[in-house]
Amino acid sequence: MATVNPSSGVARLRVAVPAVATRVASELRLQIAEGALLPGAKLKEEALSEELGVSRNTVREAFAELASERLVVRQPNRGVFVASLEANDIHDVYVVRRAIEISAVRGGGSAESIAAVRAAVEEGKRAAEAGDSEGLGSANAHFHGALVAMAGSERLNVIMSQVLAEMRLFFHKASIDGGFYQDYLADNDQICKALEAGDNDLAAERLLAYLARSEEHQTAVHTS
Amino acid sequence: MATVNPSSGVARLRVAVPAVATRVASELRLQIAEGALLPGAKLKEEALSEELGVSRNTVREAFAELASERLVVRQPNRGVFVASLEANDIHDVYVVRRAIEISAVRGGGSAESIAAVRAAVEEGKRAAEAGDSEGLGSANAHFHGALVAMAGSERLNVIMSQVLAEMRLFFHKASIDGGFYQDYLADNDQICKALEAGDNDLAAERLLAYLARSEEHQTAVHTS
DNA sequence: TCCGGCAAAAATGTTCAACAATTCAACAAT
DNA sequence: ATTGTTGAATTGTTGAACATTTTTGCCGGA
Repeated sequence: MATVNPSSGVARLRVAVPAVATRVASELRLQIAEGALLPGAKLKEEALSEELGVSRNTVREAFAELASERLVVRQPNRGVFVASLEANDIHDVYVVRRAIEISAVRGGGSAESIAAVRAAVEEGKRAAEAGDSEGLGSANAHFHGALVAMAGSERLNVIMSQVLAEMRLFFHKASIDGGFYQDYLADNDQICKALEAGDNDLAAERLLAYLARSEEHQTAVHTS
Repeated sequence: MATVNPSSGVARLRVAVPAVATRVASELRLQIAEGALLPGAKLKEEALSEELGVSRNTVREAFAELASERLVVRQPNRGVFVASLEANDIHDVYVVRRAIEISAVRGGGSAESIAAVRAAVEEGKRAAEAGDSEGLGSANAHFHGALVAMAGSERLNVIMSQVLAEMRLFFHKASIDGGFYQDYLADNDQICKALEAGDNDLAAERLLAYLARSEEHQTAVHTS
């Protein structure tokens, strides 16, 4: 396919032709995020191999990638299943979020990184006006991702993105309540305002309250 | 408490035979931690396959596992190499440590979890008296692992154990200075005392100071 | 000598086919 | 209803093969 002419002196821009395994993982990740693959669903190697037109070994490598992100769980000799979060897991995820997000907010960020937070807030407002509940959830994820990005840490960003991916596992179970998200929007705006004013401690305090309410909401929806 | 799964009533005691790929990953992890495989070293699939008596595909699965832990890095079509941390990475690791450890310490812990912290402090003292610098480093890792374990979060524990594994990558480069560790020992003791007294904020403050000094030390050793 | 390019060699990425080991489902027997 | 047994389905692992990419070593020319 990519028949690069050897004689051309063009700099080889390594346009990440994603390895097949990586692309399979992305495809599965997408289907999980969209809810096409529900928690608890079993992923059979042979079926996927056939469906996606790749070998079993490649599917296997993709599984390893997803397992490391906790999106699927591997049961030895039984197969891999889309992760299904118990109440305990939900609490655990919020423990991680508190650690990471609060730390990032307390540390503050550059003007650009705070601008990114503001952009996510506005994105949420637009989605709310358009009645796009899907977009609202997405904007909310962007907001919290932007908060962590303020720390400028690659590792923290990776951890946060995995946490957000995990949260999508129970997002489509938690039917979106418009009024609830309205509150979140206001919260996000207040947190952002505090950051813009340079009052990181106030922002952290507000974020902590938000996370507490959010956890409460999720566990309530999940245990009912 | 037990992971509720419809069909699994009892945990199988299959501890005897871990999957081959998992064992290969453990073996490599060990060799990296011990310094037998130095940062930057290339891991050739075929050589390892032959040496360990497993197939290339199995080695590949082990690589995927280690890559997810950042112990090795994969360069497409070039191979996998033992991770080599730049100054930037060192800072990044400490950002994560601050987020996680401080959060755990601020949240405090149960009596047992604090006892585990105390045990790690004593372990360090014994190693110091015995002049066992290897044991000193190990005890220090146990201490910080115990701090995070106070939060009782499985995910936080996993993240911390990976961070500690990453730190071993530059530990054997940072030649151990006995006097330096003596200071650390005293710090750990003070942090533990604060926890035992229930003064989590004081413990967090001391931990923060420790982390700042530790980061400074590591970067100094690494850039020289 | 040094340099660019080119062909051969080596290593990785991926596929395919096979087999052992384990789990699962159906069914028979007590 | 519980327990064994059998056979099918699935996973774990291997080995070999091939395409693609990178690396190496060589060669001729400035």
